[in-house]
Amino acid sequence: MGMASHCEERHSPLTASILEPALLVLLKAQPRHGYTLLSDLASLGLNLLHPSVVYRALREMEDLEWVQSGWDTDQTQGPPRRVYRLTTQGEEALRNWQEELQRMQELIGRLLALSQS
Amino acid sequence: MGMASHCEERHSPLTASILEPALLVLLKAQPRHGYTLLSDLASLGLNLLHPSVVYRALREMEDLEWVQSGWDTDQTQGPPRRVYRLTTQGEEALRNWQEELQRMQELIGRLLALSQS
DNA sequence: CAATCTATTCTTGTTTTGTCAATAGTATTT
DNA sequence: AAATACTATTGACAAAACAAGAATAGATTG
Repeated sequence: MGMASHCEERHSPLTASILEPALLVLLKAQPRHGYTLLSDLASLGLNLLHPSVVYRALREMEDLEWVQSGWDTDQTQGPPRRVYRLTTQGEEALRNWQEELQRMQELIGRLLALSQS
Repeated sequence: MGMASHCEERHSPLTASILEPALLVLLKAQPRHGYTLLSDLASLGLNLLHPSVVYRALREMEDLEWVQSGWDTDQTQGPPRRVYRLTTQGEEALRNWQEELQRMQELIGRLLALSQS
């Protein structure tokens, strides 16, 4: 799994702003650990994030009780992995984020339309 | 011009991230001063921004030479107004932002699709 | 047992953000 | 004409977020 290259260019603030909902979406599909999320985010197009940014976001979301974590000591190819899964509150947070993302998509659409006229 | 209400609720970081391209788009259409931009942003849906956030963004964009400003002492209903207009470099910055916004729109689309399946 | 890969946390300095106060001119009211 | 309210912008500061790298540590491979 090629986890080599981070941060070659500065990512826009937009990319970072979308990290939280992206994590919620991925965790809704199934529980994962941070290292996996890192590459899942990359395949979504969020490939410029420093690992510590992702881990920090996960810890913050755990403080908010949007996710819960536990240790996975089995089937690991390294040290124990922290496995995150969505909580009920996290599902609600995701629904709020969905509305926010929809508003944002419409706004971006309006901006693009305006900027091309 | 009802400029009353700012910041009743916390705005998401997404909203703030989109401020810069929004200002460029508005200034591409015509030169404006900050106070007008404030209400133009509001009618675009960016209504939760504190005035000083907008003024600061404008000053930063002037440092980058994306916009130029001059004083408008005539036709004012108050103190002199600083009028901003887009520079050639600002137009190029806007083109870069357009691509960024398009990428972001696609990414949000993918997230929304994933989160609803 | 040294090197490498997987996996997460911690630390530190820098940037960005949010908020509030300050300034100041004009318009309106009394 | 003094007081008040509205228009318009700037400055300052604390709090939060971010970037990057170092530190930790288990597993695997040679």
